[in-house]
Amino acid sequence: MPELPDLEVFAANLERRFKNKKLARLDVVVDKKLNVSTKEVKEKLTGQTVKAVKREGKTLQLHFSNDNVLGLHLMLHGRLQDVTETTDLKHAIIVLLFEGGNAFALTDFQKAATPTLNPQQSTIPDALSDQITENYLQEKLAKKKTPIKTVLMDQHTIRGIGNTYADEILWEARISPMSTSKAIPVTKVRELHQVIRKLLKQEIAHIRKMLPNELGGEIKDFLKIHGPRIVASPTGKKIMVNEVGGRKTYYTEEQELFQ
DNA sequence: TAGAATGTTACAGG
DNA sequence: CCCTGTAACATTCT
Repeated sequence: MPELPDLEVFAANLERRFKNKKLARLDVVVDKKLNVSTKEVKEKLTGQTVKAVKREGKTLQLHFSNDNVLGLHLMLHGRLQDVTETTDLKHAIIVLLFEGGNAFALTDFQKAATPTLNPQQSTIPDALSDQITENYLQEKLAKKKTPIKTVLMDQHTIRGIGNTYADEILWEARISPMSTSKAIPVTKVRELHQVIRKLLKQEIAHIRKMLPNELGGEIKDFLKIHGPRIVASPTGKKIMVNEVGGRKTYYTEEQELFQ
């Protein structure tokens, strides 16, 4: 499943492809997670034109001309797929067919990917929003004794960071993922704050180059730490593996443990 | 080939 | 009531 940088690129690619295109047909294949009836989402969106596609946290949002919004959360295994007349579409959740023949689908073999009509706007800041100030981070972390990695991935604190980029960010900031959040000194939190924005933006730029028009694909070329095939950090230190919050966690001894 | 997989949530226990 | 940690979800890929 894509993380924040991938989703940012997919949103841009979706917008480039479908902006000003009219939704000719909407197929809801699995309605288990849909927040409204299939009938309602079809009525609200069919015939409408895409005005914009945005990323919000780990979701994508398609904004339509009548001000309805279709949110898509890919969860753990969801994918966006191109659909043509010959596509053998497996595990489709929802399929959007546009005038002129272009179409794409949200698929998920686990059926966990979630389409939402007019998702409620969140008050929790996105990882790339200006609301994530150093102050915000300092205040949030001071209240948490859970491991820093858990807090970075907590969508109730910061929206958008997942398992992969939590590891990447923490290595870049040289903070151990097992560090007690409230024990991290002010100067280190400042560094963490800067790294979050810088690393995510840099990743978006990398992935944009690799996937200029795609709706899927997993680019791991730029990961420095996270992944079983990486044996050493860029500075040559051995990658260690642990579990934090039930998720595989990669790190090195270069990262200071605060507790 | 058995286990892991880039997420979330329900649930149990403190 | 709040907080935390764990398991489950269903299938594919390695």
